Amino acid sequence: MTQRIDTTRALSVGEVARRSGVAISTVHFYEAKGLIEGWRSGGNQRRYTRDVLRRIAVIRVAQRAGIGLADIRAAFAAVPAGRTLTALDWGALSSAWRAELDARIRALTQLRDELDGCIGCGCLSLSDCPLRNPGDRLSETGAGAVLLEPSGQ
Amino acid sequence: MTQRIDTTRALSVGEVARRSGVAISTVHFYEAKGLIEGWRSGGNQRRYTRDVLRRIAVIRVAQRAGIGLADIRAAFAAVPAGRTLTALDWGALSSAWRAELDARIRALTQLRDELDGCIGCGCLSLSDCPLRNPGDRLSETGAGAVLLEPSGQ
DNA sequence: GCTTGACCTCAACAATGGTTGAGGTTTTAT
DNA sequence: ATAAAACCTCAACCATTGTTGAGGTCAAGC
Repeated sequence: MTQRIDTTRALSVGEVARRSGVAISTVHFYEAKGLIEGWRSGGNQRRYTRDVLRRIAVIRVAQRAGIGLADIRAAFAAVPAGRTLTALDWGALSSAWRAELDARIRALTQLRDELDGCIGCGCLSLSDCPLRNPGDRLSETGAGAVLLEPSGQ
Repeated sequence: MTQRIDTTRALSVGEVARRSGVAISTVHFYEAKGLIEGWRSGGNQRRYTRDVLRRIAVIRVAQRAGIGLADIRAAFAAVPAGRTLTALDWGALSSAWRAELDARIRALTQLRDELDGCIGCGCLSLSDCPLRNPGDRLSETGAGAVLLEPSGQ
């Protein structure tokens, strides 16, 4: 075995797939979408540096947070192409996405609370039910918010 | 005007669209998917009873909770076709979906907490980083969980 | 040198949730 | 009676995130 574990060696698409846990077709896809970059061997085969492993890891985490590939790509654009993502880069990316994630959680939590309030009510009135008025569309009616207080309960 | 406001009158597709706040094409689409039902006029135009307004309202709320149309359709299947959704029906549906919603919130919250723990760390180690191990895949490695305790910090 | 595994491209397909447009019909209002 | 508005069907298209397959090439072991 003259071949030591060489951390500077280029990775083939198959190695990237195996080590990042995604399918080869997904690596192709990410490259086509501009999410990762590499070069070609003499025989036109894909070659990557090890930093694509980290990028793919970041992509998958961002996806869990509900970030679309286009947005991930845009966020990556801030990192000089080809450079390895540093802890600092990761901090910036994850902070930005944390805000998105937080907003998503807040929206779902609000929906849950509204659902709790409306289970068993079932009015679903277009103008009065909070479930039908995600933002606050009451003001759009021009008549101002009308809160109906049930007399009992 | 011999036409009073008649709550028993059938609704045309355009009225349904206007009153439910979705596009006409969406009403067509929901009908094609079996989410709503109606009948046809002599001239082959769609006619609906008013209960489709409530159904569409329920569909939109469920979608906000991240429920797919196929699942919504399945849930509706429990309600005798053509019957108006009662408050009781709505209670059953919303309770079921609340659980889904809650699971979704829990998953995102966990991700957020992990993200907080990993911002600035950036290791993203496939075997050690919680962000890379959504469930608990450590056990799948066969070697048992290996927790690396940094000696300092 | 040959076989085999890994790789290449390009197009098509899949699921989800709809929208758009063409070409023709019905309903409604005057 | 007629014009306009609303409606019909069907196919194609949009975005998203990939997967699958056909037909051909590259690289490495024996």
